[in-house]
Amino acid sequence: MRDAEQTRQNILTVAADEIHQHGFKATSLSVILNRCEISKGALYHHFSSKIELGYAVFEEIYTPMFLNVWHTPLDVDDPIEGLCDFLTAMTEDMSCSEVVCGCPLNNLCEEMANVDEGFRLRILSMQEQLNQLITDAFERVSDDLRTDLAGSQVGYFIVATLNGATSLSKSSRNKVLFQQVIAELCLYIRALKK
Amino acid sequence: MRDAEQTRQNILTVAADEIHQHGFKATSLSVILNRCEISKGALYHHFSSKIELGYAVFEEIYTPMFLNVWHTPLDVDDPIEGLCDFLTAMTEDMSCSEVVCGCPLNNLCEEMANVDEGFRLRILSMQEQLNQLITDAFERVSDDLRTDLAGSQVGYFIVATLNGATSLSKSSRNKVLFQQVIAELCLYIRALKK
DNA sequence: CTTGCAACATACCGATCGGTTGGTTATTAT
DNA sequence: ATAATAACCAACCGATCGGTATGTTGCAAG
Repeated sequence: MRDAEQTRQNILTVAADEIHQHGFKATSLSVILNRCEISKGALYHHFSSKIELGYAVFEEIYTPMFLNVWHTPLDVDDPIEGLCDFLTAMTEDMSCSEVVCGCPLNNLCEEMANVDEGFRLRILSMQEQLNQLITDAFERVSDDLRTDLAGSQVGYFIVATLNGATSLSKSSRNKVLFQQVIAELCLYIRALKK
Repeated sequence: MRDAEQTRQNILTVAADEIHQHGFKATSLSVILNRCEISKGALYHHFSSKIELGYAVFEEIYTPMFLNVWHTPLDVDDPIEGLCDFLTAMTEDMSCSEVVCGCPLNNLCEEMANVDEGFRLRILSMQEQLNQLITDAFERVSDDLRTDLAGSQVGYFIVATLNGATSLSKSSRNKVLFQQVIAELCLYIRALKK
């Protein structure tokens, strides 16, 4: 037909961008409709409600994006250096929209985790997967690491600090504070080695 | 008259609670009016707009609360231990509303910093003051600390991690992840000593 | 060629939002 | 006592929200 799948993907992409920019609640369906140049009937043909659209964005856009982004620096011989290089590169490559809008996962966590159970569980699962990626990578090279480390605790610590760093860049509207926190985080990560 | 100041304070207190629970945008003026048992005219007699009410809540409720909370653990002989004790106590004393609703400052930062300049500057100022409190306290005992530390970088790192930790507790709906991150943060903080 | 259904479009709905208007009540100064 | 004004109330406003009911279009199978 008129390529229903293309329409659906277009909605998801635009919705992902709007949610990233304005949060879920403040995202207006009518704005999505305008940007996609479709009618409300079209949107509700593909998604049964706003929140179902939100779930689809999370699962089909954000989740694969995140897993892909984090796999790359951790799937190397030295995940410690891989992670530090990755984080440092982030401070340099960070686009304006990332400085201002923050991390989609963290944003949704702040906004929706305490309001909607469906979002909360999806976010929690994503955070656990992220933590697993880190702990698995560190476990692989555990011979090079200190023996007093508490596995998953370290992983969550890194994730938490990174989230807090993006938060700081939002209020300062520049990368400086973000860079400082990441620099300190890299010091911490490298100190995990023996 | 009918104690205008009392009315004003009542509005501020209720608004602070609503904003903490639901965020600024999702906070409904009509809910505040119902809880305060006043009319819309009364509210608009004291505050010219919703956002001005928000600013007032930030300045008159959140700011003094924060400064007070952070001064206590840092104004002691050993701010390193004071801070660690404070953070550890947080993990134990944390009320349900704090687990679920997070930190008011961090919440507003996530929600409003990239949307409203007035909020952004107030939040940034608060974060800078917080960082200053920490760096001043650490500076006082710099003889006991490592010599390779980058002053404000450490302060922002601590603030960022704490914010990230509250974020994790939101999605997990319990204290465990929060406690893990704080435990690791305390390890980091104590390692600042010589 | 037609029938059927997926893929859309249009118009409308009730609810709620922040904000305004015009008036009333209470307190204070003269 | 009265005038002035601060403090407050009730009713209403336009705009926007997510969602729905009904109609139209296009493609594919029979």
